[in-house]
Amino acid sequence: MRIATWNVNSLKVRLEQVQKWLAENQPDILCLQETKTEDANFPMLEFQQAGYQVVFSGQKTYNGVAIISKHAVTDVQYGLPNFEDLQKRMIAATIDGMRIVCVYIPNGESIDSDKYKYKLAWLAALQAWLKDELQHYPKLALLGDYNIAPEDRDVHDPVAWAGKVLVSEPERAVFSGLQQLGLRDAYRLFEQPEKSYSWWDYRMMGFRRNHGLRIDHILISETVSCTASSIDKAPRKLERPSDHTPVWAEVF
DNA sequence: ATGGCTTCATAGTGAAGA
Repeated sequence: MRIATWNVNSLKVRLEQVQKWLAENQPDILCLQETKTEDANFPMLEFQQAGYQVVFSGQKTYNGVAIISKHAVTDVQYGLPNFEDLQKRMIAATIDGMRIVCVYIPNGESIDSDKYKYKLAWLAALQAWLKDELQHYPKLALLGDYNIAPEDRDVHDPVAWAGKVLVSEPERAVFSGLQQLGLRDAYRLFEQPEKSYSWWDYRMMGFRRNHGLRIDHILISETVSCTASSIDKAPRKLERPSDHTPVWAEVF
């Protein structure tokens, strides 16, 4: 089963790119973040006509997550049950015997901001909830925009980024904590090119200069097998791209 | 260098992203 994640930075703007990517790559499951679309306006038919089911949790302007699936979707969970949140950042469902958790983890702005505190609180709730969720669903995949670059090799300029949001020690500690729950970074299970990133700044020709970060991840539990994982840079080269590009993994 | 781009929003000295 091919599973994937993509922060599309507005589904309305990127719908055609997503449809094309689905047709060309045929994933079984695609998790989307930053749909920026209210549920009433979600383009459900467009995906259904392509043979996909969709579940989504969105809002106007910001955030918003969705799971697009070729297979039956059951037991949908909207938002973290242990964290009151007006921001639509999590949706989970069971698909083909696997618990699929789609997250848009808060950005955090800067380490001295209230948004950073919110990010760490959100992450603590996610970690606590996942520990419990893994008891109920040993076969689990956590896909999304984590807004965390777990290691220096995931950062184009680790010296410039040192200590900043997205790479700070408390954020990386949570990423390690998730790994201690038995979750493995699918991408790092395989030999990968150096300087591999999933996001590049729109400004200053970030993509062309490969000034990026690897902040979109697929973590899989111990009972999930994985045969391949990669970052597909092709959509980032398109006209009017998202600043993130899809990450996928082949699992069973 | 708090800029630089992009989106959604409103008509802001904009907000937020990463």
